[in-house]
Amino acid sequence: MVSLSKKLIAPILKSSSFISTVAKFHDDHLPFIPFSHLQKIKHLECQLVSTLEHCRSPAQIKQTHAYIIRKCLHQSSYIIAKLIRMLSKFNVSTKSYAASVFSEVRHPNAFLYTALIRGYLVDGMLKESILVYNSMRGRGLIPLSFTIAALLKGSASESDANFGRQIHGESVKLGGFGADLFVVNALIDMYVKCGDLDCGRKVFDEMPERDLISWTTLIDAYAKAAEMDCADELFSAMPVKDMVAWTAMVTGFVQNAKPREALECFERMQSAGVQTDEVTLVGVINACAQLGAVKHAYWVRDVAVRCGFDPAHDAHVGSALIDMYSKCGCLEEAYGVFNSLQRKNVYSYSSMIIGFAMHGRATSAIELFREMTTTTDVKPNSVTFLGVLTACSHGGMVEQGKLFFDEMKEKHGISPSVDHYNTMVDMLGRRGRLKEALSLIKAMPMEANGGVWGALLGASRVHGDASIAEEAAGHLFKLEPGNIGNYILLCEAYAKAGRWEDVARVRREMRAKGLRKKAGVACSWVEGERGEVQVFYAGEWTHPRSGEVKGVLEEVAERAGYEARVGGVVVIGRDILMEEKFIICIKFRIKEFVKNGLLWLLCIHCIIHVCIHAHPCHTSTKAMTLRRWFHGVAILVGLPARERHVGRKMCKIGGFI
DNA sequence: CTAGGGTTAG
Repeated sequence: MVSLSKKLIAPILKSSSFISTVAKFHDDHLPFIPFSHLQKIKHLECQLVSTLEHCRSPAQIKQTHAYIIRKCLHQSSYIIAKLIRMLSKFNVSTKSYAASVFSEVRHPNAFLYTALIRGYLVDGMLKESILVYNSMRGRGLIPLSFTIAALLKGSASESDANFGRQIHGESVKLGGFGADLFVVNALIDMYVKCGDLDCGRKVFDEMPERDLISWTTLIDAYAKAAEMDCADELFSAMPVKDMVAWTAMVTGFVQNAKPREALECFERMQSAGVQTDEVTLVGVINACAQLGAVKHAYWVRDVAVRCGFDPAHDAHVGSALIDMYSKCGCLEEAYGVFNSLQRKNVYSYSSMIIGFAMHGRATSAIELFREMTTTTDVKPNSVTFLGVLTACSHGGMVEQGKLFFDEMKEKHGISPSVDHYNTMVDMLGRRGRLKEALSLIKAMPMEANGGVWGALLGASRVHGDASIAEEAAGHLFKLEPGNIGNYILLCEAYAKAGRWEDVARVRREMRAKGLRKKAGVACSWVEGERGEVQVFYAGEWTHPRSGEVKGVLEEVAERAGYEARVGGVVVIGRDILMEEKFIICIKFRIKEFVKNGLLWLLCIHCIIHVCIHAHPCHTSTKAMTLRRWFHGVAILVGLPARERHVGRKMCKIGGFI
């Protein structure tokens, strides 16, 4: 039962004429009402508003609504506005409930109109809210600053610049809103969310006075538009900087893939004596994930503890940590954080599943997914399935993957995105099921993108199917005319099929288009002596000791008994047997390499080349095995911890890994 | 009654 304070209301209700007075109060022609009754009505209104405020479910609101009608207060704008606000707070459809309650009120005031407008905006129904606004203006009611701000927010979330501009005009015409910070800040927000940064800036520049929100809205907008210089300039000019503003800068750097700047900014923030909260922390953790260095991972964990955040109690921080540890190669640590989480949500599960998939642990990924769907209430989303499908793809589990793909659609009602199709094509392609992959692409409900065709082209190259490679490349040349990788892959597919004239023809086309091969599509990295990260690009030999590494690789390759040089670069075998031989050769000479400090350099180069050239069925697991093997050896030979971990970045060549 | 910063993929 709704707890109305009976003690307070009972005496009012004893008056027999009270209900009829209340009814008259809201009537068109106001009769004379004794002042004492007027006071009582106001009192009852306050009581009901407070009751509504304490409702904890739509059912309780409905109950209170019944009571409101019984007391003849359903004409009170004050009460009905509160009722509508509560309904939208509990996500009750505005159209089905609030609208009909509203229509009963004969003289809605501006507050009630605003409540209905906001209700529609919460439901994402901008058109309906415009109609309500028009009817409000038709009645000659002047909008409140809340009304204007709400409508601007609605235009912002729908990216409807046209309507937003009209509201801007309306606010100017009505006058008096120019100094209202809520309205002007909403204006800035509306313009930047509609993609018109210049207009947002203009509003900001013309403001008579600005507050923290004006500044931060614009800074964040610049950061999201990849204009970090503008964001930085504005931030420096900011007279007082609070935690949110600092955090906007930190996450801005992260979103623009500038992890070093992000960490540097965070350090400045700390020396400025500004508090850190979980949002800041998530940004810092992501910066560390981008650096992929264990050293930073441990540092950020200490920062979190020092700031008083237990990752076990915050799903945001916990999920970011799981992701970071996975990317830094510390799967055990990631799993530790995952297990410690008190409340796991879809992000926690997805991050962990993706972590397993990333490390080639397909079975663990699938088991975790099953645990999630059978023993918890957490609902998987499209990213969760992307993780599961990636795991199947890397593990060569095609049939299993197809089942998951169907389960996603049928059991969970998630329609596959182009990325899901990308993973499916990758999965089939790795196993050489190219025709199946091609017919899947043709059956796609949306246009295939470069990723999808790229996966097919890479698979055709490996499996030597020149005609499917031709078809995929044809699409890619249109979609990514400047991407030389596609030409190279097609050439290799022709070469494998012995079609040398076609190889020559494509080479001529490449030259005619002025396309030149760029180094460094794939890379690997290792943490150096002081925790700094060294990056090694495929086909690039810029490390001071690269000459030595090259010598060793060539020598080992020769011993492994196959042609080691292609265009001056050592190529590790294109089939699995060759790789095995190569790795065995290196294993035999491991002590020697450790002695002269070449071990990790060698490993990096092995991994890069395995990633690029190995058989795609095994690419990911092979690289992973190699990395794990390296880690094991490194411990055995007593390499310092920071030199044990080798990370990897996406390798676009062939679309694999 | 209204406003600014955040979590997962390759």
